[in-house]
Amino acid sequence: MSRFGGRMREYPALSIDRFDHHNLRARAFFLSHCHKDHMKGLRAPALKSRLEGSLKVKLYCSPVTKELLLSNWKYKFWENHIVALEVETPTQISLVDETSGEKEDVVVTLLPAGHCPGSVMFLFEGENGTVLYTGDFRLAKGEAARMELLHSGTRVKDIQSVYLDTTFCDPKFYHIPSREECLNGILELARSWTSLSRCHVVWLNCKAAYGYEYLFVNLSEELGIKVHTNKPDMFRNMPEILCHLTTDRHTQIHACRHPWDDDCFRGNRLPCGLTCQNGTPLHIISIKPSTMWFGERIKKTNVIVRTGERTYRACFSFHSSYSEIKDFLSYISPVNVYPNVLPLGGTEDKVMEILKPLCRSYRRNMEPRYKPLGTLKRVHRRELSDTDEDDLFDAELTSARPKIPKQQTGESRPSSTGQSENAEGNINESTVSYKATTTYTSPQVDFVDCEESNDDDENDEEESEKNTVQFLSHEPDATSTANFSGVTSDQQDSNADVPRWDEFFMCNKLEESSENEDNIPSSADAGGSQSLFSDSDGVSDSTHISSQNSSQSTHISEQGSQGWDSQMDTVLITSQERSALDFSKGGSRAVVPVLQETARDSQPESSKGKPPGQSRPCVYDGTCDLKSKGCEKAAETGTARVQDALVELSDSSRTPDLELRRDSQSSSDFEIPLTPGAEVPQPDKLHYLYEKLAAGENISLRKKSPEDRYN
DNA sequence: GCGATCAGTT
DNA sequence: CACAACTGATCGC
Repeated sequence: MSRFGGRMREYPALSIDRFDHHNLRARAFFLSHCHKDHMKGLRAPALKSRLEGSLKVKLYCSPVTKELLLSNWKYKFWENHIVALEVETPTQISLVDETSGEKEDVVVTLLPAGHCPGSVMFLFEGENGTVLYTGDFRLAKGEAARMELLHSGTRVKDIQSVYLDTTFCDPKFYHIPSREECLNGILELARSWTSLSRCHVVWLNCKAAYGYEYLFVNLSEELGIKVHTNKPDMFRNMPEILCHLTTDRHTQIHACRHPWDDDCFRGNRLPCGLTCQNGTPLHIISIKPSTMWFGERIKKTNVIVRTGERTYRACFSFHSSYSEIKDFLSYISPVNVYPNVLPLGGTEDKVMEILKPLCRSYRRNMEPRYKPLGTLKRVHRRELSDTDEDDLFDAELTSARPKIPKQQTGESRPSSTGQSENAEGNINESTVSYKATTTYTSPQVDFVDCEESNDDDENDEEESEKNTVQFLSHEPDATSTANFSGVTSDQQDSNADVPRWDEFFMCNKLEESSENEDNIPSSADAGGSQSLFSDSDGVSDSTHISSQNSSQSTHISEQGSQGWDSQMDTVLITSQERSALDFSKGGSRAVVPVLQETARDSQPESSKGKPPGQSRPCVYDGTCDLKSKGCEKAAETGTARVQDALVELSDSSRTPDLELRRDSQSSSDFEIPLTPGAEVPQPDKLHYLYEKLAAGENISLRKKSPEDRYN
């Protein structure tokens, strides 16, 4: 839920999505979408009188939002005060103070937000800089790169501040299956059920909110069955939606609601009251769209979970996942970011810890600390202290970590995580991790029909006990470690000519392949595979050995996204996981952005506007401090301990006749074109830059930009 | 009587 | 699976 106060620092004369208190004095109002938590005060008498006393003040929103708003009689009084702005059409607005006559111009551009019908983000450009208010959004990785109006020529606009939807800005929401995956899952379930007979009907148990319409439309289009809804009148002027809805109850897909609809369903009655078709009783299943998320370890997931005899949950999210948020923000790379939402159980500080490294102000501030290589090394050395038997932090941590097999404590504990993060979380994580301790000897996934293992939430067990899959636990042993000892990556060859930060400085030749999916969004989708370090598929099924040792896995787990094991010598780690390493340690966190920044800045200016995959060669290697630790450890033992493998979760056993497993791994619903002018930095250039970095020279090419005055 | 707010529910 | 809305109790105007 939004807790944005309504005003942005740069343009306090505007109010967005809040219409009470001080917002009443705004010179212009903006509504990003028609959800109640963004409409506070919008029909209050105070605002009503404000409108009546003014000729100038308007509410700006998208045409669809205007339509939806005015379809509700309670908001009819807005009719003459709303201005619908076309999306992706920059519009100049004059902000006049009606008492002083003072005037300020601002150009606003509405960008599609993918949250619900009519939802937009607002991009404001004016004399206080360019700022972006995202409202609520669900954008797949790489979508920011596709938005022309976020760019100026080939480069991303210089954005001062982003006011960001941080609903799922917590690593535990690392991955949420894409819209397409979710839609396809629901589609196939609905198709298989409705095709059994005319009496087999599906009830979509949706909340009373806009946002499910594309689901209705797609089901109707694909299955040729209109969706029954109680009141489609708000769509009366949207034929493309309306034509897929019906008020005729005799249809096989229902999204109707009733105050006691769950009771109706239990009594084999639809919320609209229908119980039979031509005298034959209905066979009703319910599909409840719910947000499902997955930690960074699990790539493929089932988007449908059977929760009872006739009930299913289907993955559905209105908001971007953690990795999508990070992709979005790191692409925009604003000077400042302000979270609009506190994730449940989260704090502002925690969210900012995640977001700040993706902002320029933070990256720049951190820069000097890490210039000399010596500093880097010292940092590593310090962090390695936890591999010593008597780790300074062990004492603090042991009490909070009840059950860690002895062998792991030395290697797998990050030194700096536990001390600062809340102990409660650590208890949870380590407990769950231990419970789920699992070792694999092959990238081939073994699974049995059992309890879900996709996250750390205990609630999992209630609903998924019967249905979801768990990886088959093998005896934790040395076998798998042995299987992989001494094996080096076979995937480095493809990039053999390209100098790499880690190799350049210290590393052996382990682990070359993976992109940081997190920060190199959709580079594969872009069709170019031009990312400097990309391989053909960041998470191919191939097995290769990572130089990362289990210590990293541990703090991934602590970071909170994944319930299952991080404590063993051999653990699974996917490329997604590696990308999460960026933020997994307090002590190392600061290193990351610096490396990213320097790498980024070191490139020709002309490459700045490229999608992240092309423009940030070092993002993956932002983990190099961690990596070096892994390298050292590996060198020490001569054993690489972390297996890189793709994990696939699937569960077809409880959804007979359905093919619900999806091949699509991408969160993107679209192909992402390369930003014009994008190019890959040349190897020699990189080599040169690394040399300079090693010498402690500043290679930043970033110009002091005008917005620096805000720092 | 209306609206704001909170807690609980779905 | 936590999104967003509804319900009911309470309080204030």
